[in-house]
Amino acid sequence: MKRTAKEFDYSKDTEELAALAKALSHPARIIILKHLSQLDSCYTGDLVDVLPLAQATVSQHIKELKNIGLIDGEVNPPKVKYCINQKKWNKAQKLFDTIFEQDFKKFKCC
Amino acid sequence: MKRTAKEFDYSKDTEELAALAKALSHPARIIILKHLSQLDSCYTGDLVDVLPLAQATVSQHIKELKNIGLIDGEVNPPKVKYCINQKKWNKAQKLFDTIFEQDFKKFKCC
DNA sequence: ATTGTATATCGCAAATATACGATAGTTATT
DNA sequence: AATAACTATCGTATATTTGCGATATACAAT
Repeated sequence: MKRTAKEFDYSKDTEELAALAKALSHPARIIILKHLSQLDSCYTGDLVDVLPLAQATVSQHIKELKNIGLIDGEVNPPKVKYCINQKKWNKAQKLFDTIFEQDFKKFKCC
Repeated sequence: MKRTAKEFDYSKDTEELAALAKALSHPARIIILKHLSQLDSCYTGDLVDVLPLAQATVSQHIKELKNIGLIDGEVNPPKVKYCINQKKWNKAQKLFDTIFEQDFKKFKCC
């Protein structure tokens, strides 16, 4: 984490894409996102049953997804409804596209 | 990492997507991939100049990308040519698509 | 043979991430 | 008021990631 004399900043988009990728970098969070993106809403309670993890751990993963903005939570105890944040979701889609849309017309090597 | 009594396996695709996302979860690795995907080949030497990191650290990031299979290295000391592995790249593109292709026709909440 | 150029690996330190049990909080139901 | 159902947070242990300097290695050019 230490910065050397070599001063440098990554671009905003690069930072955001890296952060989004980190959010997707755990199987549990992928499952959570898949569930939420396939329904119109979802309860965390269900998710604990679907995942091989303790409730506290699932809650933590949900918190990370909330922090990055990929999901919103509507608190209504004893239940909390979570949904995909469509705006952030679309932004994520766009950012991943900018990386993967290369079609390698030019590639000759390897 | 400990597994409780709650036995469970994530699907192959979920595991692979998570692993690919982890590979993209650092700005330096995104920059490396962007460089490689925009050229037909690239030398690590260039990359060290472009990144705010020591040579050892860049080499480590490259190793991670190699391990996951996103890039190939053609060893030819004192230079090593790296390229995108197109097969894995296309697989990655497909896997990310399966997550993000949702268009939220059904969404009403949030 | 020595120097220059470029990369890989080792060993270590510091920071993050992952997971869980225990506990607290909130509302609905009895 | 007590219980049930469900989630969040705290504290803690362990594992992984990140970063760097030092060193080893390989070839090209002098």
